[in-house]
Amino acid sequence: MASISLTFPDGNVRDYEAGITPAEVAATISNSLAKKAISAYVDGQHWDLQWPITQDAKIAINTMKDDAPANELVRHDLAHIMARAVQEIWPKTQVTIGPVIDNGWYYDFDREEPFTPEDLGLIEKKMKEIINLRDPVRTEVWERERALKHYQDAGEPYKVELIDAIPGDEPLRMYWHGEWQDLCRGPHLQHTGQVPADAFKLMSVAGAYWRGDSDRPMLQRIYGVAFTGKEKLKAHLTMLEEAAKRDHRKLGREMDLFHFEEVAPGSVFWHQNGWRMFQSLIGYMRRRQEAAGYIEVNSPDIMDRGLWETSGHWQNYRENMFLAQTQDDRDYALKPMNCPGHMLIYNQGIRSYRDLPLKIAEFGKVHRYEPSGALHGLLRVRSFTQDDAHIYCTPDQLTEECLKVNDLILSIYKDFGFEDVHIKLSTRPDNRIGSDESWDRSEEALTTALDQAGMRYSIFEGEGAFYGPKLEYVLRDAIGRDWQCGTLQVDFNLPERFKSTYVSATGERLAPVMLHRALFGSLERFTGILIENWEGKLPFWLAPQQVVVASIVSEADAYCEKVAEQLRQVGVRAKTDLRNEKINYKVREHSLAKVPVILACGMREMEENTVTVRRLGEKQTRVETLDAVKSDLATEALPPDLVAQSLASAAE
RNA sequence: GCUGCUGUAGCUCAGUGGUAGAGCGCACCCUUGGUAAGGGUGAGGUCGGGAGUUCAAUCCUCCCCAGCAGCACCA
Repeated sequence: MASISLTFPDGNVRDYEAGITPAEVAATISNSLAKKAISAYVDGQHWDLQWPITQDAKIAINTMKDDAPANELVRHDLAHIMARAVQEIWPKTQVTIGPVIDNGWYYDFDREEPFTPEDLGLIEKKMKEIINLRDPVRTEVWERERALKHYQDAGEPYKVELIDAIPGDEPLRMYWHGEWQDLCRGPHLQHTGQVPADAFKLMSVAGAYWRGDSDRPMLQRIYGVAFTGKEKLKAHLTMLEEAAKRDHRKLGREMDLFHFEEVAPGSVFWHQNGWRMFQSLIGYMRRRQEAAGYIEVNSPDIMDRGLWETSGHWQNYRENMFLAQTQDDRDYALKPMNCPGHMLIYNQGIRSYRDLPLKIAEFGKVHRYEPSGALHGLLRVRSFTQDDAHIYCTPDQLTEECLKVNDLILSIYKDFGFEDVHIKLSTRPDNRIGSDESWDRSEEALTTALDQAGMRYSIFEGEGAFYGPKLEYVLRDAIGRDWQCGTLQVDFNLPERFKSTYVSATGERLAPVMLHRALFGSLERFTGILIENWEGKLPFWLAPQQVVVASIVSEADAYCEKVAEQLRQVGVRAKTDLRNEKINYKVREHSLAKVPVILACGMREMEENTVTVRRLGEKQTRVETLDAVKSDLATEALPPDLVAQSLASAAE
């Protein structure tokens, strides 16, 4: 019998017979380890305790204390246990797939009757019964024909299709949880009783297309969350509650920022408060872009069909466009993108290589007929404002311009506290315009720029726009959620379609290269992200209502007016609250509305020319002179770019 | 768009085959109170829209619209 050497994490090497399983290895180390073992890493691969090891390898035995493998096993076993429970309760249900996901798992079923919330309770109960049975888990490798026949006989066509999709040289592995069998690559625990019965919860049921394809049948997906212990489950559920509190749709109402109406699904009614925030963002971006050499323009919202035919949108994007009918027998469309308008501006007059790079920016409001199911508050709307710009440059300038955009994006995100940014590169889709050669050049320009900037990125094959590849900037918020915001796209197609040219140094007419870029992406979405990121507690410069001066007694009303007026004169958005209400009531109301600073004034403050300052989220108050508060708040009201500027001028 | 669920006062939500209720908010009155809800009185609803069943529909059925969760799509 051949022997193999296994290297343990502490560097120890032991020899074993080839074919030994991790369970047996653990037993040679100690009884307690053998009992506690749940799986192993063999050369870094997650390995079932029952799988034989046939060659020299590094091995590490996992226990429930090793979070990553333990979570994976618990969640994966629960997926099987749930599928078994469902088939025990409703035997005609067909099973499909059930992978582990962040914090839990899901399993997709095909069943005539929809699952109800009450059904989830039934399933959970049955799952706990199965866990208590401590049914053994065992595994076998099957021949493809046997597996196919098994599932054909069992009336499980989805499994048959899955097997057909597995490459022919891969072994097919079966797992049993008790008598219940599933095709699965493993690994799994040793018996169902190893799954903590009190650390999982079925969360929801929703539709999901078979294999993610909207042309295939809609299955029913049940989601569950699971952890290795009750406390961790509780912590997760608490976190979900916290996340729900940040919902920008709820905060938008509470802070009186915006609302939606049935008459305009997916379009925002901005209220005074929300619009101030929106305008603050535009003001900030406008200054940053001017400093970076952009010019700002404005192009029409409704343009003739012919323009969209030239740009290719009519052919490639029409199902997403709002069309406008008029009495003059012309077809118009609301712009879904700003680029064609900018092409027309570029094409005015004759451009010289001396004009390039030309950076045309617009806060353009675009309309896109998004699928109804996609709409989601401010995060996914049908009309939105892009901080859009198009950079026209020579091929030689392309990489440098990409780098500049990259720098600008990162610097801007940093001003909002977003430093954890990752990049997705999406390459040519099936439905596209332009030659393969121009796609090659576009994709290469982006990767070169990213490499030069030393950025990490992941590639998404086939997910680019129809006119060019794109970079998407995804930022991570305060509670770890990812949001896609900025985008940078290379486009060799539009300049060609619009016959745009510039005169080179040698007098030739050449086609410029074009970059599309948006940094916030959509002002609406970015606003929503900021609300959620800060849970509505916006930084002072962005807060729509920065200060409320609240009277404690009505004799101080005039003083409150004076305080508010003086603050307004130094650029602070301050208003008074002189209502006949107690100070407690006013404090509560403005705190709920997330006003960052409440200045309370009674007789004492009036006589001493002071204010009592209460900052949002703080319990204690401070008495300060009016002059001090005025200068502090005036400074705090400066947007981050102007702070940097005033620091720089102070240093001179 | 697809699957499921939901739609009752400005908001959050009860409720019923015989045309509706609470709390908050709002208006008015009393109260001038020192940092997260002082008290009283009152106004406010074609029960998302349309059709059907019924003596009678907010409630049952069907269609439409909108919202929510997920999928698909996407800034």
